[in-house]
Amino acid sequence: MQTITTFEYALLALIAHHPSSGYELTQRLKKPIGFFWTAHHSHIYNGLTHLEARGLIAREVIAQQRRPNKHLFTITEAGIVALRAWVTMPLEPEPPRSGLTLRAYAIWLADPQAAVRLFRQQEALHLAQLEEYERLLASIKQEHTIPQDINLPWFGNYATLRRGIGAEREIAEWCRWMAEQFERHLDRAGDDEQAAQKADDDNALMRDQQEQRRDVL
Amino acid sequence: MQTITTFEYALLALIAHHPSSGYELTQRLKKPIGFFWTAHHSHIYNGLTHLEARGLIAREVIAQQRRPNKHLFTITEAGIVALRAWVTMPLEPEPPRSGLTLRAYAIWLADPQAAVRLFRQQEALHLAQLEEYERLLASIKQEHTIPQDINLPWFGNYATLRRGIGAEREIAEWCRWMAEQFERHLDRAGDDEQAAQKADDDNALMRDQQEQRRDVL
DNA sequence: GATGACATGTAATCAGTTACATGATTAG
DNA sequence: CTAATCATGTAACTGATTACATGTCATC
Repeated sequence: MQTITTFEYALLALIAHHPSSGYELTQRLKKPIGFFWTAHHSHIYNGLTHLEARGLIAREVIAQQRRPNKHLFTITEAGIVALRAWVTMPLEPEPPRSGLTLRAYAIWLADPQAAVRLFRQQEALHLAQLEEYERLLASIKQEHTIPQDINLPWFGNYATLRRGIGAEREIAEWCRWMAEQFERHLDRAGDDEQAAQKADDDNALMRDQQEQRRDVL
Repeated sequence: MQTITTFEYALLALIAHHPSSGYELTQRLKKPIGFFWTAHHSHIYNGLTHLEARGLIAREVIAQQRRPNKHLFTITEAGIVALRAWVTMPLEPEPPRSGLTLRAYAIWLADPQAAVRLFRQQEALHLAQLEEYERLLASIKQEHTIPQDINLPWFGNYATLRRGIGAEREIAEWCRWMAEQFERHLDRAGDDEQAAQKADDDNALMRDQQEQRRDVL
């Protein structure tokens, strides 16, 4: 017995928001779901076929002149029941998979300058993403009176955006910290060459102690 | 030409820290790398075979009486060169995949009580993980004088732990916030039962919302 | 006598990406 | 005439999990 995958529930959730074709889902899977789940169109069409076979969505072929026919999918009663049951099912921890953190683990091998470049680049990337989320949050705050109402579909957008903002802010901050570690290293190497050694060692030590205290945070 | 996968670099990085057998790597992939990359033993043995074929690690079979033979892998010169080059290569953003955030997106369908249960459970899970990271951080702080030395392998442990702590704190906080949204909702429902006057208004509101919900479906 | 640690592998399957395949319409 | 958007699918492949397979020793 084939089970429904997490990705297929993602499709179901999107269709529950409002009926869509495979093509439209391909677009919609970029925002806002794309922030935490992505897929290629081929994967989407397969998922739709599977959900249809399980009776969780219904297909309606809409003839279009001037355009290829559109297959519009609507969630069925069985689909709503399945989605509602799934959405609060206990969730076991997911295996993490972060290439960036893996790099950090092996970064001691790297040229410090290259390390700074990597983490500053990543910081910029995540700050840009953060800004985009914040812009989107501002725009949904205009459309809806914010806080509650948990029972309305748009609450999902709000909740996921909050998550995205927190996560991006946190990772950008960590990237900045990483870059700074290597910049400090480069600073010290530069100072050594200019022969202000003793004083600098003292300063470095003081600085280190202060950061040590901050590290404990 | 077969390329080296991110996972295989993870193995390389572990072996660069110190030589290990496949069995040992299976254990080591739980801590600390397991916090951001996991693998099953079968996957590990395949990866090792591949890395060996590419000349990035070398195998030494150690005969053991009373135990099956152990295959100890050591990183080669070529392996160090490859790892060092990879570690600062520009990294394109990785497709996110978060089942929990997906649930949040569809949570408007759920029974509020079930939603609270889900997010409180997740909060507890992430707080427990946070505590574990903090304990580990405390223990590596005892072994090593903290801040610098970016060039020593243990810096990787420190950096990844910082990342883990930040990430877990952030997600636990978000789970708490989510749970509170639904608790607030339940509180209001509870008041309804005890106070007849407000109840009329709130029920009218609920009815409106339910009608709205059917429309969107 | 059962469970769990030690120890290494192969085979089957599943999830997801990339490549292949087709074809009309619209805007530059 | 070139590229982008609309529109849907299949096939091949890769990355990762699960199941199969084997066997010893130590501890409860």
